[in-house]
Amino acid sequence: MAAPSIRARVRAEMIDEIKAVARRHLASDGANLSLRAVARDMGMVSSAIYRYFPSRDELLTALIIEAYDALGEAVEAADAGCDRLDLRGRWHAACRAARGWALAHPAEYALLYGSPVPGYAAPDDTIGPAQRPPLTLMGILRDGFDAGRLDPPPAAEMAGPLRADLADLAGMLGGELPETLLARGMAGWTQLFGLISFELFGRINRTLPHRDAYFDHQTALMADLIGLPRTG
Amino acid sequence: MAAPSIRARVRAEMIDEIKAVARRHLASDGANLSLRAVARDMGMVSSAIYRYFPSRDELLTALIIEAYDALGEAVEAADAGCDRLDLRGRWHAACRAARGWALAHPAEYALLYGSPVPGYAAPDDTIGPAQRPPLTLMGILRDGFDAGRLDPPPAAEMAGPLRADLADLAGMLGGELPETLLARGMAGWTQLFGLISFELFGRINRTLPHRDAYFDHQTALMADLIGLPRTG
DNA sequence: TTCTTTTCGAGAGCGGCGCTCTCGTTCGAC
DNA sequence: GTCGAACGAGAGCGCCGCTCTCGAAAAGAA
Repeated sequence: MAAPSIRARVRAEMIDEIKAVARRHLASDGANLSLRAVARDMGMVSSAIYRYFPSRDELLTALIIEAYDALGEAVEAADAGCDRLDLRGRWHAACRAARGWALAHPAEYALLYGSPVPGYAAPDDTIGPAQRPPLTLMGILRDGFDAGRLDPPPAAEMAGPLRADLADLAGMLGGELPETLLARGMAGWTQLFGLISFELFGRINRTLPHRDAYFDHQTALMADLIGLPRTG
Repeated sequence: MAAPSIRARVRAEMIDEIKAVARRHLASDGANLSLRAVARDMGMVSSAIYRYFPSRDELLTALIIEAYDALGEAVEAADAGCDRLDLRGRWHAACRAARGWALAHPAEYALLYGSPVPGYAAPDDTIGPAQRPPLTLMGILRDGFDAGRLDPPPAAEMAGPLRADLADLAGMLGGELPETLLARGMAGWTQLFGLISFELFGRINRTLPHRDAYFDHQTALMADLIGLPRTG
């Protein structure tokens, strides 16, 4: 394992090149990726691809994982670039980063968050990377609560079983996060996904030309709902 | 035009049957509808389908329009079944109806709100039916504001161009609806879409078993954000 | 160095796809 | 009763994912 053999190295490069070409095809032709077209672009015959990926779905899975990681990294980097206590600034930065990545990589975003491909079941390798964006957002809430800058909403109205579910979810975040606060955060994440999807899938283009302002206003509404203080 | 000829009648029946079979295939096999499979199910050869639909996309468009109308009707009916002044009840009923229809017709929902098919551009026939669910939700806000039961949030922070966009949008609703209120309603609609999509596309199954309670809590949060009064 | 094993790409081929074209048939409109 | 339009069947085109086989080349063992 110390010295990766030449054969292993060239094989890894081959895999990377296949993924790169596939990503290009994804960006230009949309979601229905054609193995044969990728092979053609590489000057290979289609069956040769199967030396590197056992099926088209496996290739798609590899692209999905990399896309999740790219999105997650963009969101985490934006969040990390803010003052830890500027909760609202972190929220907006993370949301804008997610939208920016999605607008820059629409086909990959559609691959991640669009309708699932019929026969395709996302393997377990994807769930970790898939959770990076929401975990980043919820981390802002956790930090805010830990710092005493975020008041938890009253827990009165939340049903017991739901509270237990959310408590389990909060356990994954490390710190202490009240269930009612987590629920508001999830509302924000859910709405963020909806915002980006609506914009990307062409549902608000006609009616709302000022998309940046709309986006910021909408994410600010959710920041209000969560209770993120207006000044860092 | 008075008496539809027999030929026209049997042709219409044929079209309906093709759509019915296609819907069945959509429900069982997912989004990648196969014209040939539909033809097989009808005891026809594939080329015969082209007597009734010029292309697979046209068949999909017909299914999409019908699905939009079915969803819209479900939402409108749920809303209509409530006391006009029970704004919060109407909101919850409409949201639950949308979710119920989506859970009952997941493949059709994916067709409507999933990632757009690469080559496929939604024709103008679809935009009317597509607006029925959000128009129903915004109608609740308009009624509430008209009745004086909904206080508009302060308009101070909203940028001018965005306010103009939203004013145009509000014009489509007939009554008077402040832009800030409409923005909150749109946030609710956006989050509703995200909620349903996350649930349908399997993103919260593991972590949140009590889905009904979660859904109701999340829609209630948005009702709070909008300012819908808690008692009808 | 020689021999064996593994890896790799090419090629043919299978069934399925959307779609087109042609060719008889059938059936309604005149 | 005749004519023309509508119709379904069939063959075929180029595409797809995927499998199998075969020869070349490279890597490891003798």
